[in-house]
Amino acid sequence: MNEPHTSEAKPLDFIRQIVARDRESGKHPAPITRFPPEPNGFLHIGHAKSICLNFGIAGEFQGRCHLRFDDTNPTKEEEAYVTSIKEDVRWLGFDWGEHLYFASDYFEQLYQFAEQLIEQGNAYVCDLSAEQIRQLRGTLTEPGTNSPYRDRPVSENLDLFRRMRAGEFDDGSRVLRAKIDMGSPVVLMRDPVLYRILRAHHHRTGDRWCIYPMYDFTHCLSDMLESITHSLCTLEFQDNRALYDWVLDTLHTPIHPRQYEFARLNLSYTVMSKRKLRLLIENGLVDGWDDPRMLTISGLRRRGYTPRAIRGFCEEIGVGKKQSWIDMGVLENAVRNDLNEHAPRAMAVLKPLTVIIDNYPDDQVEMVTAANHPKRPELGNRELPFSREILIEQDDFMEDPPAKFFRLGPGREVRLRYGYNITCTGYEKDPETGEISVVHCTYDPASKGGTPEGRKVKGVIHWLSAAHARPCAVVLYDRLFMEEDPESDKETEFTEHLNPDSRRLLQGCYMEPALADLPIGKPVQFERQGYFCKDQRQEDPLAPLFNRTVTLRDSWAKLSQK
RNA sequence: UGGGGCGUAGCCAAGUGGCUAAGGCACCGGGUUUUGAUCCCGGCAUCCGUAGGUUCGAAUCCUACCGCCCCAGCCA
Repeated sequence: MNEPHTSEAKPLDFIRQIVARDRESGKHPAPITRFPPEPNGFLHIGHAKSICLNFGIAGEFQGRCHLRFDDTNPTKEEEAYVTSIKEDVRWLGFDWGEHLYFASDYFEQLYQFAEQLIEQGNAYVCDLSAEQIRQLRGTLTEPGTNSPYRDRPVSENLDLFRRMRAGEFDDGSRVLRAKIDMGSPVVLMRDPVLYRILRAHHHRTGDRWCIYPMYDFTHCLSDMLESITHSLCTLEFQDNRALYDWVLDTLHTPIHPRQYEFARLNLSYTVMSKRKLRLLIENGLVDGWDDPRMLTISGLRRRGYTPRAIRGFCEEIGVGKKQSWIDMGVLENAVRNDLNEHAPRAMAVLKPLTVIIDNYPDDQVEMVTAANHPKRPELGNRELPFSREILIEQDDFMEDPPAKFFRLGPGREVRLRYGYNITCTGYEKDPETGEISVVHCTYDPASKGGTPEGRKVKGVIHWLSAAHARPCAVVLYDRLFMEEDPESDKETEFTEHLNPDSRRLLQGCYMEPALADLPIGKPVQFERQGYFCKDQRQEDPLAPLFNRTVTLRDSWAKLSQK
């Protein structure tokens, strides 16, 4: 990670400007940030933005970034999510070193701070029910009403709170509240709940506690205990900052981290909230958190996205305070950019059509040399078998092609990538189905190294020697939703906008032999088609399954639409 | 009718009183090309939510208005 520079570099976003200013003023020579996920689901692309921001700043400014699990609600959190989150952050390329923390490790200290608040007269035990508290809270335009328990003496509050901890009261029967201002225009400041009684098994503290601290009380103190300098969160927490500061100010903590808010990531053609992602899973609309159509980190990984592509995407979209909608195309473009540079090329035929080269010797097989990457010779070459009968893509032949179609058709000549030029001499149809079954061609022996001088052949198509091709299967993924904003219409459930063609399984595909040894997850470009990788699930050992990460840009598809 | 934020091209996003308003994506032209890919070149806001005002000079300062987002969980 590099130092952010002053001249001619990318301009700093507003948070990095603050960090830079704090460093220059000597206030914080090295920033300490944190990524604070709640372990209640898998990480998604929106989290990646936050991860890249927090860890990115730490790297660029020689600070550090903590990974802290915000695990204060045992009813929703699980160890399995802790595991997956750690894996995903690491996979994205970030390292928290020794700095792995859990808010639950602070429970005892947090409890002591709560007692301090009580002793100072800044918190009280309230016996109102959740419903009563809600009623007395007021509305956005009307102030709230003081709880009848608001003026309990300190000694009684302390006694009650200790008994809450000791388990003497039922769940929900009492809470600890901050004594702030029921008339505050900021609803959050109307004596917010700090602790609730909850008998739930916690994934780390087990049954040691039956009271659990709330987010607003926990987060600021956790930041303080870890000496966080810049506490970065999303826009919807802007109001919470008042409470964040109130807790630290009232407790007179020696350290007071500052909270800054940035806009969360919204992407078109998808949903981002964990709640909705979970709904898709629970209703069987996708296969799980790592379904390649999901924009979870694990889904993207399985789909073939690389950490570099995701980081590049996060860098490209920037960080600001304006609620923004990034087009899905920007994400897709980010993988294309990365994979174009790094993925080796190979050939595969997804919908095969047999071509017989009539003037090629029946029993002959020769090897042709193909580059693994057109711009990176250091990635080497491979040898491909060529023979009389080959397989091409059905889409690369038309009986009656328009002039702009640069591929095969009666009488037309094309170049076989890395092979020969062939000219179509005829074709056969299946008498039953009427589908084209075989295309006949002749090849030009003089065209092996390239199209001979003076002749211009515009079209280049991919192919496979029929006798040498190996079977494979491919899953073509497309956007999960058909609507740009699946959540826009309040009347319709977002799941009704699911794209029925978001996943298409293609069987009976063929690939070049060397692909049999390609490791799972390693990206490869199928020339002229897109980027693919072997799926982690391989049920048929004789026909590996590939996931399509993203298509290549296709200006012909665009043209032919017109 | 409360509070907190935000408004620069189709989408992001620089700009923090003074040359013709960065850059990216998308889009449109053209060139190169054994991937209709990549790459390269060119085009793309007389204008910065609107209306006034301050100033020699404003997207940048002031005023008013308009629009959008968030907040009434014992979720985070």
